[in-house]
Amino acid sequence: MIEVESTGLTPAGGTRSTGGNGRRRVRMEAAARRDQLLEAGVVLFAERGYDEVEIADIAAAAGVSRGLLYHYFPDKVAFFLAVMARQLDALARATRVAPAAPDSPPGTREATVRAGLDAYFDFVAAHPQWYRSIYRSAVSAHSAARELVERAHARQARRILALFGELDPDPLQRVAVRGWVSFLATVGMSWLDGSEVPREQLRERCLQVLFSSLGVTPARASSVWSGSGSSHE
Amino acid sequence: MIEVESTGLTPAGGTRSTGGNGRRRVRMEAAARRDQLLEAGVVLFAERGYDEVEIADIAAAAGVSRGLLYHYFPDKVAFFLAVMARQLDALARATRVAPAAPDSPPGTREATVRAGLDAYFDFVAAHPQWYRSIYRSAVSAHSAARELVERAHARQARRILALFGELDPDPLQRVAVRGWVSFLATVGMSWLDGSEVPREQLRERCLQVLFSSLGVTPARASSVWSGSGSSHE
DNA sequence: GCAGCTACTGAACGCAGTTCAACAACACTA
DNA sequence: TAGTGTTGTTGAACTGCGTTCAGTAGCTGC
Repeated sequence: MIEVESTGLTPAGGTRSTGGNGRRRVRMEAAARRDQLLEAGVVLFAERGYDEVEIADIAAAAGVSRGLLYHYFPDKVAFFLAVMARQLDALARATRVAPAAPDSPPGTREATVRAGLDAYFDFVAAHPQWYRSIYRSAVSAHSAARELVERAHARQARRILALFGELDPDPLQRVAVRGWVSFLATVGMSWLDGSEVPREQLRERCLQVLFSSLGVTPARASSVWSGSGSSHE
Repeated sequence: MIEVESTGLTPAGGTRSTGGNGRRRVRMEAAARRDQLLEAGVVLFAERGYDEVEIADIAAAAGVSRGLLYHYFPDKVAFFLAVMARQLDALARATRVAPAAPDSPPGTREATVRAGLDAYFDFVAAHPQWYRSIYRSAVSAHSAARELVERAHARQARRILALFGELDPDPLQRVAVRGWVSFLATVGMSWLDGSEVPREQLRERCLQVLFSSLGVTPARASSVWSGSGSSHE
């Protein structure tokens, strides 16, 4: 994964003006430059929000002219969406866990979700900047951006329902689990914002809440699960 | 081509251009005009998002010139925040229920929350446009707007914690209940988006999830639980 | 050293937010 | 009915930022 490091990718402290005024022109490989721009976007959008970040800021942060951004992205919205998509994708990839076999005992499924939650909080702790960028500024004024997050959350909800063998869940479960994904996102944000809740406690609470959303009691979960998923098993 | 004749609070369908070119100038009382502008903002921001709504659109919808907006609001962001604040306030006011006495039995508190949830879904069903405006476009690019929603949600979480006598809740509860508020918001949106989940079922599920967030088991939190039809078949 | 490719620049353009001096609707007085 | 003050209202001008594009320059291959 790409990090914000200093191997020539970060060009001094671009303060203002049009990138490199007078400085020698630096030519980078296209993919690397693209990554650098996206990385600058992550940082800036994490702290300031779409409208408050100017093209000039991004260009300055990368030490290039404003015009160059349009060599890599059609416009500002597209750039913003690329930043978000990249992060949502990274988050989704990081939290993906192998689903349990369809005939595995219920306990296995619980363990799987627990592992997924661990991976989730790992990601949050490891990339607070990225995570903030998704849920602070990323939820943006543009409908396309909202839909990006919405789709990612819907996918996450589907993954979880599938984990429990609910290929065709009832509407109530669908709505509740989708709500739980928002719950988790907000919990992650609060956790980052200085709450010193022990990580395992938080994970277990999230797990409990998920079970509630599914409409099952964790303690006796094993018996209830097989009851609702009759169509598939 | 503009034919906004109606002079009332609802100015026909203003199509485009700068409000009233050539038409007779309509002078309204300040408070009424302000309300009209805010109302136009509610509708427009509900469907299109901050950046996609232009000052000209708002002005056209109200049948006035662009300049007039600046007579009532310092700038576009301030106008947007006023629209949001108005709706968040309406939502908060609509869902406010009298808190139970501190020494009341647990069942009373549960009933209070149930009443609050009822009021909440009442609001969602009665003002879908407003509700969408808050959670679709309202979560906006501007940090001020985000903070507005964040503050409203934090207040809602505090209200709920206070309802359960948790004046000084542990950090885990605080984080989880704050997460639950996001859960509720998302559930409300999903519910609006064509899900035909029976309203009582949804309410009971939300209640269960809230208890999970608080870390209490509904079954032993009170005996009132089995009153409604959550336990079907 | 030359040529070709393309990453890169920066001046100029246009649109949308914003400003402001002038205008006009209404109320009040005579 | 005319005169006057208040202020809601206008629209043309201004400004800043996203966007364009013709030109520039760093790199590679010969």
